[in-house]
Amino acid sequence: MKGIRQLAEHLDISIGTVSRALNGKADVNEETRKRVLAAAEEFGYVANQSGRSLRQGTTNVIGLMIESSKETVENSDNFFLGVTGGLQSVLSRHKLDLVMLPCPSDEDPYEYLKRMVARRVVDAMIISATQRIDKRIDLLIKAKIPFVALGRSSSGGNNFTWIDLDFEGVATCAVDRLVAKGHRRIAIAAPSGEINLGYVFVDAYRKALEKHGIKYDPKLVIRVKSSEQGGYQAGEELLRIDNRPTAIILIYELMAIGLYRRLVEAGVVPGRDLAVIGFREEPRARFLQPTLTCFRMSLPDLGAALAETLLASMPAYSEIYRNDVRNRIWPLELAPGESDAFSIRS
Amino acid sequence: MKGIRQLAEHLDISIGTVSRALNGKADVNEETRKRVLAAAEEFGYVANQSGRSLRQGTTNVIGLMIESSKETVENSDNFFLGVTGGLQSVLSRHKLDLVMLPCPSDEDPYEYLKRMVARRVVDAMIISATQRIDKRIDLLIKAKIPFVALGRSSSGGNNFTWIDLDFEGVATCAVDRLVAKGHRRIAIAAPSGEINLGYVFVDAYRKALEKHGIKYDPKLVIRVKSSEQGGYQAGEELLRIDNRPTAIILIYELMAIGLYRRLVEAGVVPGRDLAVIGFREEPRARFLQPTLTCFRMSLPDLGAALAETLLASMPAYSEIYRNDVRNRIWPLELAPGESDAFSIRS
DNA sequence: ACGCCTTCCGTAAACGTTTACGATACTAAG
DNA sequence: CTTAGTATCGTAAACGTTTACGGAAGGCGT
Repeated sequence: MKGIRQLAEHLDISIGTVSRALNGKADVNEETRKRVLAAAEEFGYVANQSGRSLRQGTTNVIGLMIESSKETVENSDNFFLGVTGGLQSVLSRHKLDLVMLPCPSDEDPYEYLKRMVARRVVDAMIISATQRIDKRIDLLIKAKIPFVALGRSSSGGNNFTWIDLDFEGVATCAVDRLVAKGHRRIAIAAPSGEINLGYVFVDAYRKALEKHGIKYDPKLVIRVKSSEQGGYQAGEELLRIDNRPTAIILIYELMAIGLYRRLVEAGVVPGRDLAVIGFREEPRARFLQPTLTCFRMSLPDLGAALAETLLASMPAYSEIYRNDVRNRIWPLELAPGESDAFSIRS
Repeated sequence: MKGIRQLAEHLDISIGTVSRALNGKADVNEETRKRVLAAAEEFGYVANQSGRSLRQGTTNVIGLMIESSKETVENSDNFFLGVTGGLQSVLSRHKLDLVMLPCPSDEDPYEYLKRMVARRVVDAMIISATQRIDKRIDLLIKAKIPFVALGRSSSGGNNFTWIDLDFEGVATCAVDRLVAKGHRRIAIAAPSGEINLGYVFVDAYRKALEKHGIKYDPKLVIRVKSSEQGGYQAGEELLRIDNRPTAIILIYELMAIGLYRRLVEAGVVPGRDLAVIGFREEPRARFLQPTLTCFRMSLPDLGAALAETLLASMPAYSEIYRNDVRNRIWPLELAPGESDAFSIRS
């Protein structure tokens, strides 16, 4: 079956009517519609997306831009695969399809996105791994492409929609928990303050400490990469701190693997000599002993929230989802383990 | 900038010439071409993909179909993200873009693919996780969509292109290695024989045993899922076998986590009381102690091979890549660890 | 008989490209 | 001067849809 034209002349109906019948328009006889639908099914006819897109100016495709750099591949779990499930469950209700757009590691994400946008291959975008300054956001605003960002940014003049993890809540909860167990010297391992996460998390950590009357000590902020190596390095630096901290908060659970390794080398037993709390559950670290206390979330739920927020910002769907708040702080749930189970005797 | 028409009238050149200039056709004055290119750059013009696709009947997009079921999310690493790097490095040379098409968990992969194909949103496909009987293959053949399958299948009448991992080589190498260390009772943990991997791997294992004059014992084939739980269950069953095997081959390294756990519970020390060899390196299991002996491969290289094989089967590129063999057995490299380091005294 | 409304359907334009074809101007060969 | 060839460009059709518009037919009230 070539196209709608062949289908029409087989049915001896005009092509306009066939199109209307297939698209559920009102002014078509119910019996005619049934005939058309039956014939379409029989011949396996599905509308050519290019023709439709050209005419309608819409592709019915939503893009999820992800990074496929070597570093990302090695230092992230299948986070996005987990998110797509929730995304699709919402998008499919509106006959929207999802494609993942992996930005090649040797291409600038901005240039890549620009290409994708200019080609008009997607109606809307979800971007992730936002930077504190992220040109992609300005680009999407200028091009009037609806989008939602997974992660805050100071670009775009607060004039876009985002969902971000509740770093404040997590940092506060982690500090509260450790303080309640008697810890006073609490270290934190985080990436550079240039990337948004590194800045926001440490800031929340500082506030949480001060709430308990504990003086913020910059020496306890260990700046390392969010990787296994970063964790090892964090352990290295931790062991060198005078008056060694009794607890550490990791900004990414994957770090715990390297951290544990360094600690064991030094004869320091995690969970007994040092309390460890991890952030953002990561499958690879789930099997460490003692088990990690960490914060987790439902990936599909996050995906569904992203989809709803995105749809709310698309004109065609905004009336359905208009009640959704624009920006959301996504809560995480505490998953207690043994790594911070002991208390400090005061 | 709307389209090529506006660009043309701004340059006071016909739209046809602009198109030819942009697409690098021969019959256009070099100076005119420079003007056009400069103007396009200035206004950020990029051809609308829908219009181009409609006219040319080609989208310049390659689809990589993946599964996003809950089971896949939990039991696989970011294998595909690793593969995309190599895919793109080849595809981008031909100005082809890659999109990942995650099949929703509640949709039949066959129906999903059918929709994608009918919509003509991709020129060619890479499908993965092929089944022994896989209707998708027949569909793609019938629709004359070029594709390459990651994994063999008995569908399609051997009339399609695939790349598959070298299960035979791996099984043989693993058995050889264990036998050389004196092992005679070697178990294997694999999924059901209905899925291709389960069948092929165990078959190769049997042949390798027989080569060494060791009788194949069905009792030593433990059929479990390729997951952590499957590994735990494998441990369970292993411990129940009379005259306990001294070694086990795991079809997926992730199983090792569960296996180790069960062994430790029973006081059996992996790497000392039981030799373990894993297949297909999996990040989550890399941190086990004792370290696992396993087989690994370069994901980007595999991606590049997939891309080249795919291009060879696309008419527009077949002359460039025609020398590529159609079907390939992808070799894996042995990565020795401590889990099979000990020898059996005979 | 007339006008009006409703239901259903056909006609044709439009979306943004690419490309086959022909036209023009110029050059070179005879 | 004629002819053929070359370089460059414009024209217009085509790709497969959707949809605004109008027309035909029938019903219904006056």
